[in-house]
Amino acid sequence: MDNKTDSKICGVCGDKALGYNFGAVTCESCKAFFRRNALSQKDFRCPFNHQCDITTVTRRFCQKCRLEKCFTIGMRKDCIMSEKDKVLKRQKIEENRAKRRAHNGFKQGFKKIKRETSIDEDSHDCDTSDYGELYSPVDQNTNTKDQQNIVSVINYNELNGNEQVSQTQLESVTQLNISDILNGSNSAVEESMIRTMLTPTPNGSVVNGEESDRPTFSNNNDLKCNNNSNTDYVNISNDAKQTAKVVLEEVRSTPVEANSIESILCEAIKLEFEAYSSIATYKGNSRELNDAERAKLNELIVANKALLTPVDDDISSLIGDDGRFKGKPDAILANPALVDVINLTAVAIRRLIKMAKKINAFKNMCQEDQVALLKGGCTEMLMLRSLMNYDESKQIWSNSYYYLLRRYLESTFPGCEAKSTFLKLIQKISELHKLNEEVINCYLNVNPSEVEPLLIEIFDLKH
Amino acid sequence: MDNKTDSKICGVCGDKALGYNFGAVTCESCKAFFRRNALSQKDFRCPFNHQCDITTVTRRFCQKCRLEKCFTIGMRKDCIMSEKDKVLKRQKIEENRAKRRAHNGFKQGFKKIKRETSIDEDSHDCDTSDYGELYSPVDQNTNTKDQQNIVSVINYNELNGNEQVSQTQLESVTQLNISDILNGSNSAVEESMIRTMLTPTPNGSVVNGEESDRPTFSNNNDLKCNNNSNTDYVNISNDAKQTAKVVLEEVRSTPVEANSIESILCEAIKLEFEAYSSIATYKGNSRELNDAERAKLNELIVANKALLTPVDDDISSLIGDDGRFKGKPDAILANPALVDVINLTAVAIRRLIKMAKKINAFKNMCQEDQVALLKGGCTEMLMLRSLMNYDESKQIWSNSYYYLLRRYLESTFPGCEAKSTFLKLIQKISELHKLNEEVINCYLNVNPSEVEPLLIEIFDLKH
DNA sequence: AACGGTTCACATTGTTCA
DNA sequence: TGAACAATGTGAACCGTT
Ligand SMILES: [Zn+2]
Ligand SMILES: [Zn+2]
Ligand SMILES: [Zn+2]
Ligand SMILES: [Zn+2]
Repeated sequence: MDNKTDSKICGVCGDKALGYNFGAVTCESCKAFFRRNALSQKDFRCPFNHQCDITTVTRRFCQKCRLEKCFTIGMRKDCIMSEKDKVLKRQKIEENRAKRRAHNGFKQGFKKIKRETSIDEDSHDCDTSDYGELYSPVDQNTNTKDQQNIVSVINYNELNGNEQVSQTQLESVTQLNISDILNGSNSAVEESMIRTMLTPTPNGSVVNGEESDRPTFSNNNDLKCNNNSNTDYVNISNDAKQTAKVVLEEVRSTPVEANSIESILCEAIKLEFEAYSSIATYKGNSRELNDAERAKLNELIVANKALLTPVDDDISSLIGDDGRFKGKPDAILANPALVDVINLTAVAIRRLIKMAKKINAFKNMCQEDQVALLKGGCTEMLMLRSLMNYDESKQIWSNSYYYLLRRYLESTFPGCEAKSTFLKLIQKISELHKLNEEVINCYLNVNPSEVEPLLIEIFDLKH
Repeated sequence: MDNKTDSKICGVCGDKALGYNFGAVTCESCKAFFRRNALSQKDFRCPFNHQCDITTVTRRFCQKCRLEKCFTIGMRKDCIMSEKDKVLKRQKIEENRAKRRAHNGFKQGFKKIKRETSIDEDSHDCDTSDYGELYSPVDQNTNTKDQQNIVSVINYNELNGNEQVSQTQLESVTQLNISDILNGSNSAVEESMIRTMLTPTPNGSVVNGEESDRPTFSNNNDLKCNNNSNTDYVNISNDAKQTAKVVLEEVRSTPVEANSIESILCEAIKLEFEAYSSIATYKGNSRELNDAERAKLNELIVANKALLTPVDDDISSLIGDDGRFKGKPDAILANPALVDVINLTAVAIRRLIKMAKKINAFKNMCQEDQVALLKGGCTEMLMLRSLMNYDESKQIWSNSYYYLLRRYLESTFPGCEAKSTFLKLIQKISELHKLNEEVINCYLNVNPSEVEPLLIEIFDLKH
């Protein structure tokens, strides 16, 4: 406020200052101190006689006098953002990030969307409110047609008006093989069925109208752990704030490094991510989903709905009225059960392909790659889906080797590593339980007379 | 040192005291303060005028005056243990822990071992130096025959002289089925083969001679992360100490709680553990393995060696010279490949049973339970073992959905949880890769003419 | 450039445990 | 008596908006 002589010295403690903070010239530490304490209700107590001389050394001793001096030299608590303001600011940052990404990442000709900027709130009366207009998130000099809002591009209105189509498609498609499903044609059997099926259908968009029954990802903070922001918006008890703080702190202490499988995996992910240009500007700071990420997730969710449609029709097309599979002369089937079961998966795979076609990233691949991806991934996806319905209840491995394993890991790895390694192994074990059932099912479909007696007893095969 | 009046008040700050510390009556905090700072060379500087009044409040402000007062009231820095003393003390604690565990844990008649106590060093001259001898880890009043050193009990000399036996056993056993393996008899086919096999063999002990090629668990600290204790023994540079501190800090910040799968799993483990009486004295603080745990692990390692023996003989017994399976009229095998493969596992299961019989916990079960356990667990164990040889290299899931998944989790779960959840899911996915191969193998053994054309193309079945 | 918030590493303290 | 721990506050460095 005054002249330039003391503009370099903190009015509170005398440390070197950089400029005005909350209405007065202060150092960085006093700035932080004021932000942290000016709004809090804690009544500090002076350990001396309320006349503490605040210096760079003594400023830590008496918060009471330090805060008092802050106010004295003109710092104003109304320059501190309210909880609400902070949330808004965070949102804004998110949006801008997304815009910037859209600008850098996606070069193809998406629809141009008008930017709806200016969510200005101007709620606080500090005089720092207008540096601006100079720095728009996307370079102002470039033509506005370069500014694409990817959220809008892949929003629900865009993904519209096709569910009916694909629903009815489904009815007529159940008899087709992969090729047919992928290209929308009805050719019966061909050289490469998959390829034919992969040819795009006239309109390749998606659902609207059922959004409510599945989580979708809008631009809010609800996805974050609900211990801050929206919840304790304005002024909750200090206790609540305190515990919120604690939880946050807890959250913050994510262990970062480990020369374990973890880190290797993470490294792999990072590399993968680097190749993913469209999200490449993510700086790793915010935990919230940005818009590009949300958009992708929404796409997946919508595509996934294809898997939720009733399966009856698909199956009835494969099985005759007598409950046997159509067109199979029973006589020549030495091992009918296994073959039938295997063939059943054809139905599921058809549905998977339909789902895949709703994913943009999939549609944009060349057919070569699409086929390869389907071949490589469909079994795994089917298994994943079957796992989704599993309700684990029994506990076979009744001994305490679980515990022993954990102790061993604890003694070998430091800290977090042990815990996560342990959990990973536990996961593996439960995975095996699952796998076990499937293998036994497989065995059940084999003629017992041909199986080793040992195996018959182990698996209770004679019945 | 004076009378009893001020024996309850800290001579430094006036806080309540518990007793003498380093030669004077002090509170806990001043005791810690003195321990931390009396030996360090940092020259504190009084921010005031060297006449600070030290109270419970002000003691934090001036370390210089606080430390000075410590010395003034008679605290002596030579009462602080040297680095070397500390290391010795730690070792002693370890030993004592082990002894106590041996005392409580194993009630059976192990060999009685003479206690080799008295590693006393008596290096410092404070008069508090010999509470010692009084607090022997095991109650001194109990007879010494109760004091068992489990380490010695299950050490390598004990685990001796039987590998030859089981090795030669193996040769003659390859032709037997489970029952035979488990009971040592040679009866060919019986009602319950498993049961017969489960009858104990004459001598059920274990290996010696190959210890070097597998990790064993001896009573040392090497298993701990090597960033403290032994390393910085006496007086290393403060820098080194600092970084060591940092690493420790890092390690320390293991997140403890989470209402996630993690915690649920942990809870389950804890319950299981509670039922495990022999390790029940573990208090959960030290990361090192105690002796009981080491013993169990050693047992597992030894048992596992049964799985490392050459497999040739086992297999040759099943397959004829022509490479076909023995005793199978090819004509009636409509689906020979699958059956053969399944039968192959019989060999592996035999080996598993041999392994299981080397585990005490298994031997001590009733046959009923042994059979049940084998039935329930053998498939999973086989799969686990097959996974051990897997060398993951290809990367099918080439898109960046890994990354997207991680971001989603980060936005949904707080902190560590996200990371571990993510890793668990990644694990699942790689698990699926594995599973995938197996299923495809299974498909390959089915007559292609009976399989849906769609599946044939997906899995490249025609070849 | 100015100035808000955010993050994080860090130092220190005092308490509890063994 | 030391080890381990949890809690706290601090301040530097940074990010992003205006
Ligand atoms: Zn200042
Ligand atoms: Zn004061
Ligand atoms: Zn004191
Ligand atoms: Zn002083």
